[in-house]
Parts: sequence; structure tokens; C-alpha cells
Amino acid sequence: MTATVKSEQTRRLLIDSALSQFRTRGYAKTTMRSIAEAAGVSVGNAYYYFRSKDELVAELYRFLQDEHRSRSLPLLRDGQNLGEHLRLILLANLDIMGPYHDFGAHFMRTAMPPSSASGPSRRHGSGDEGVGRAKSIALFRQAVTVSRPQPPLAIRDDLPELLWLVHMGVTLFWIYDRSPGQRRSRRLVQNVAPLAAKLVILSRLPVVRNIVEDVVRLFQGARRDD
Amino acid sequence: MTATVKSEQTRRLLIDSALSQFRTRGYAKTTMRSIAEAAGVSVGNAYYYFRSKDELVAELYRFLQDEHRSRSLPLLRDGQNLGEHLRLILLANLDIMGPYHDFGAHFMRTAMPPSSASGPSRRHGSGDEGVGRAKSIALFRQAVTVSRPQPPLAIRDDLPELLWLVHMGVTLFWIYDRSPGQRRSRRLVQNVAPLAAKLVILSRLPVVRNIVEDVVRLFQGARRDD
DNA sequence: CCATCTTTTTGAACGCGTTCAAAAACGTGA
DNA sequence: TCACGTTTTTGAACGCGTTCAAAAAGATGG
Repeated sequence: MTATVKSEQTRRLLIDSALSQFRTRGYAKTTMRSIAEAAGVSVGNAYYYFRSKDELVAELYRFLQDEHRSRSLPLLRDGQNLGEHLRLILLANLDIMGPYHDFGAHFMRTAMPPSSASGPSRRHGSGDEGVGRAKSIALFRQAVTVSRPQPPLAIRDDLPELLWLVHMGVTLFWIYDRSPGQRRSRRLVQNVAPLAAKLVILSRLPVVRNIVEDVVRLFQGARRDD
Repeated sequence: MTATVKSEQTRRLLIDSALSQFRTRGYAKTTMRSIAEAAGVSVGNAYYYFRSKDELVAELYRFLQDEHRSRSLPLLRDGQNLGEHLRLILLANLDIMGPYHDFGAHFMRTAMPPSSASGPSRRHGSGDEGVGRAKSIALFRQAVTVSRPQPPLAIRDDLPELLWLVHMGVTLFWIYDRSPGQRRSRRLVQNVAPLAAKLVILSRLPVVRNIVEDVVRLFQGARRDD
């Protein structure tokens, strides 16, 4: 067995151990020591593979994102309207993240792009521009593609990213939502989905379209790196 | 000297010690031990007055908020337009929070309302509905009042809260903004202020006004507690 | 002044995330 | 097989936020 294989094995062992405990015990009661012990290695060794506990949390986040994608895609029905698609996708996200509400703050760090920064490739981590952002946008692009009626051409290209923005907004709201079962977040989704769809329709009108374009420029400008 | 006075003295001593160190050393290097030592009391005693380090951070947040208010009010010029007022207020906020960027995540916890919850008054803390939210909204109400032209009647009542929402959005962006000097956040403000003002003007048009009303209902619905 | 009850203060202790020097295991060419 | 460089693993240690039993200080009534 080559070294890289063995190494990858230990890594996986740690991830599996961490995710399993995150699921069953939550963030606080899952300690680096308990993760290492369950994986049959020392604490120090866990830190050889992961720079911090949060980096293990990032693995959980990636996993949940994949789950969100694979649970959302089957919900998309050809010809269904965009608002309904958006509603289903956002609700699916709440369903999946639900059991992990106390991870919220830690999730955010991994979901947000670390600007440019991050020197040449180090051992650990990737220096992603927001974990899975591209994949998430792709999901919304798919939703747009199969929706009827098709959104106005003028905003069709930007729409997936705009919907992703809505998605992030809802997630942010959810993180700080302390209502029981995050009831408020669900209500927010129920209302925000038709509203967003309505806006898309209305963007046929020049006034509204101009506003939407302003908003797009706003966020593009905010992301710019110079 | 009565007991309550002495007690209040110790409390103030701790707050002053904490805020002073937060300012000069940042969050991480300010430890509960160093706060207590500088205040001339034991660590345990600090925990008699504050349930956690974050509760001391909340004191800093309150202080910065007051500073923001008292630095913003003189910037408001009778007859100046709303967009400019908004721009000045939001920039002032970035100026004041600037040195405390690494507190961001901790600030958010204190700025967000803990839903209903929180039983009858305990020793510690207040169980606020979002530290200083009302005061912050009042600042935006003042900005609206002195602005010319006056916003359309239809949305004038909701406007302060809407502007506060924009303010919170920008703050959220700032928290996760890792660009040097949070340059992006400043750019966001420069763009978002005129855009918001433009929206206010446009809300004279029925289409736009309906959208704005939808948005208002959206957030009212999300805050509802049943 | 003493006895008693409450408020305030202490300092040791716990468990946590994280670091690090040193050891072990592994890979490689002679 | 051995020697040598690299990767992996260890376990003790550090400083942190937080807790808690017990001590000290203060208030109150006789």
C-alpha cells in the first residue's frame, strides 16, 4: 500500500468520525479529542490533516451542500414556474440544514470567499472562493432553465446568481433565526419565493429592469477585487 | 458606601478594562484573565458580573453604537437629499467599526433579537430585542425627517426600518468582507446609498410601490412571532 | 457587639482547541 | 540489508473560557 493511499485513508477516517459525531452530538459536544479517539489516532494527528476544527466543519458543509443538490434536482419539474422551483429549493435547504442550526456561524465562514489572499498552494485546504459557490449557482441555473415561462432575456444570464444571492440571504436569516424550529425562516421562504418570481416577471418593465440591473451591478461592484 | 454602589463600581471597572483592551489588543489577545487583572479583581469575579466574554463584547457594541449615533447626527443637513444622508451614515458606521473587524461575528450575536424566549428577569443581561435596534432605527427616522425632497407618503412610515435593514445588510457584508481595509464594503455603501434613494423616488410609481410594500410585508411576516 | 443571612470575591480546577519537539513509519537508492 | 531523507504519528504542554465550592465582606436585627 503506497503512502498516499494510507494517508488518504487516515484523512477519510477523520472526516467520517467527525461527521458522524457532528450529526449525533452536535458541534459543542464533538471535540477534537473525541473525533481523534473514534478515528483511532491522536489529537495531534488530526491537526496534521486539518488545520482546525472549523475545517472539519467545512467538510460537513460540503457534504450537506451535495445533499442539497441531489435532493433538489429531482424536485425540478419541466414547465413548473420559477417561484415554485425557488420555493422547493430553499425549503429543501432548510430541511437539510435544520438539524445543524448550531453550526450556523461556523458554516458562514466556510461559505464566504476569503477575498483574493492565500499564498501559493499549501498542504492544507484549497483557498476556494466560497465553498461550492459555483456548484450552488449551477443548481439555480438548472432551475431557471427548466422553468416556464422563461424569464425575460434581459436578466436571464444574471438570474442564477441573483437567486443564489437570495439563497444566501435566507441562509443568513436562518442562522440568526432563534424561533422554535426556525419557523420564521420557513415563512420567509414561502413569501420570498413568489416575490422573487414576481420581480422576474416585472423585470419586463423598463423601470423594474433598470432596478434589477442596478442591483446586479451593485453586487458585481462589491465583489470586484481592485 | 452602600453595597449597590460598590457593586456598580466593580462592574464599571470591568467594562472599562475590557473596552480599553479590546481597543488596543483586539478580541483574541484580550483574555478574561487580563481583563480581570487590569481591573484588579479575580477571573471568577468577572463572571459574577458578566456571564461570558461575549457579554463584555456586547458592551463594546453598545458603546460603538452610541458613538455612531452621536457622530452621525451632526452630519445630517436640513434639505440634503436622502441618498447622501444614507451614504454618510453608513460610511460613518464603517469608520467606527473599522478597527473592530475581527469582532464581527461576535457583534452579530448581540445585534440579533433572541426571538421571544428568555424567562423572567435574571441577574445578568436584559433580554433585549436586538441591542439598540430601536435607537438605530430612530437615527434613520431622523435622517428621513430632515431630507428633501420628502419621500412619498406611501412608504414614509416604513422607510426608517427599511433603511435600518439596508444598514444591517451592509454590516453583514462588512463582517464577512476580507478585502484589505474592507474596501469592498465602502464601495458597496457608495453604490447602495444612491440606489436606495432612487428606489424611494421610484416608489411613486405603482409598480415599484407595490414591490416595496411586498418587501415590507415580507420582513414583517418574518419577524412575526406566532 | 454578636449572630445570621445575603452579596461579593476568590482561586483552583475542568475541558477545550491548538501547538510542537521528538519519535516512529515509510520510501528510496546503493 | 542498510543508511538517509521525508512523511506521518504521538503525547505532553499551553493558554483559553468557564465553573464552583468555599471564603470574605457587608447588611440587618436584637
